[in-house]
Amino acid sequence: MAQKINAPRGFEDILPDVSWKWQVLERIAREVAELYHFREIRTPIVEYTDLFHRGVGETTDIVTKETFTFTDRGGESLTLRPEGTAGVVRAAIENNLIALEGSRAKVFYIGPNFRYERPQKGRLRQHHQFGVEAFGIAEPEQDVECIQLQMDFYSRCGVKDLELQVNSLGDAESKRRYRDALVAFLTPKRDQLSEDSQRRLETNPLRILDSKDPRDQQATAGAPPAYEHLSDRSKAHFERVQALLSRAGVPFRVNPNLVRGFDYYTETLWEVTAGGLGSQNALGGGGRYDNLVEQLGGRPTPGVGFGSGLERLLIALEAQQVQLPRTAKPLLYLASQSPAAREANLDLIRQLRQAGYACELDPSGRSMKAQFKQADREKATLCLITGDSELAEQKITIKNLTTGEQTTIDRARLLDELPRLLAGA
RNA sequence: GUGGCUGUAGCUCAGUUGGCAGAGCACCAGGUUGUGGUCCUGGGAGUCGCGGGUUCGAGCCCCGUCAGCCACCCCA
Repeated sequence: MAQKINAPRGFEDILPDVSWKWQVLERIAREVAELYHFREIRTPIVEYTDLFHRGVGETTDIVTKETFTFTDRGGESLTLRPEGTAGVVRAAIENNLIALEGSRAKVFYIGPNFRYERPQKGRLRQHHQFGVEAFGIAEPEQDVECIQLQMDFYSRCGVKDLELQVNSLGDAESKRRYRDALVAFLTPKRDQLSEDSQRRLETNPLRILDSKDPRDQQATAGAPPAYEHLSDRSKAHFERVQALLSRAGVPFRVNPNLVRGFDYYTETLWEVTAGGLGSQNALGGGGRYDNLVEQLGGRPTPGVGFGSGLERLLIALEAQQVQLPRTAKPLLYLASQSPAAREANLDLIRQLRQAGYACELDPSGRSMKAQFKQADREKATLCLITGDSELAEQKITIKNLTTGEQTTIDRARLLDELPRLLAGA
């Protein structure tokens, strides 16, 4: 045999035994999105590299060291999208979804993202997200609608042990003030910080807050909280978000150390964690990004949205032993005793499929026993048996594989009888 | 990018002091020349991740390398 080739590191096949779960999650996602009146958008998985530099941020780790970037044959630098928002914003601007003052657009997407990282539990180089983006409304009601949609999605999937954490960094001005205050607080303690955080003090000081290193946690204890630096407007916004969540009965916890990895976030931030996920326990997160559209060349338009990892959701569901609702058409298995019977079944299976029944037969001439074993393994509902005696009399025997009961009827009557036979199965 | 652990049949794994490559499950066939999910019998299946070294002899020891997993980092 020739040398075998594996999938690239961190890239996974979704095999038939689990792809049905993906279909269920995607169906639930689409249903929930429709209930909240978000419509689907599909954007390319490749964008010009500059989009992510300007959108996600020059200082973020995701952009500086985790992108799949390559030069195409025309010399253009392209990047596989590491997240969903930047591409959606680009598409919304380019296609004039938010061109007019007061424009509102609510979209959702389901698709893959790519980040060049070391794989571990809940972290792949290609992962899939369900996400939504709402443009045009700056009010806290829009933040909360997104959060509710996200929580609704999880509860319809059956995940338990959820925690919603929220925080606010305020508008650009508040965020800058807070950043400066934090740097001022931490600089004298620089030596007590981890090596990573000493670097972050220059590049991205806010991230020191959610470091897992005990040295950093000690050093940041007593640091000035973000809300002390919020403008009156930002403070009012965040308070209103909390009030709306409480009124909607959505449990949440304010985590003043919650920071997220993209530069574009302003005002509200949130993250949802679930049990059973291991170290990478964030199921999804989001926030408001009121300056992003303008930064990417659009008319100034507020926006808010979230992204939610589907692999992580599946891990959590698995760990929590949640059964997803499996919906599949009942399978009819056509067993043939002889080559002549198989010929007749080739005609029959065509008619059955045309009539909308899911059917299978084995053309390889194996024994009836082997065919029944197959039918059982494929979880067929009925086995339609054509032996030489049935063939001679133009009949067919139907065996219910659950009860074991079987009856013989005229072949011509099969299509009429099937609904009744399946209803009893 | 850093660290720890693990690589043996399709899957889960055993393999003693270095001495013939194994089990269970799965698969195929037969028992039952027309009937599955139980049972019995038999069968196919392996470059022991890869490369080198030590040795009469390596799955086992040594060096290197690749891959997977988990954690750091980062985040979904």
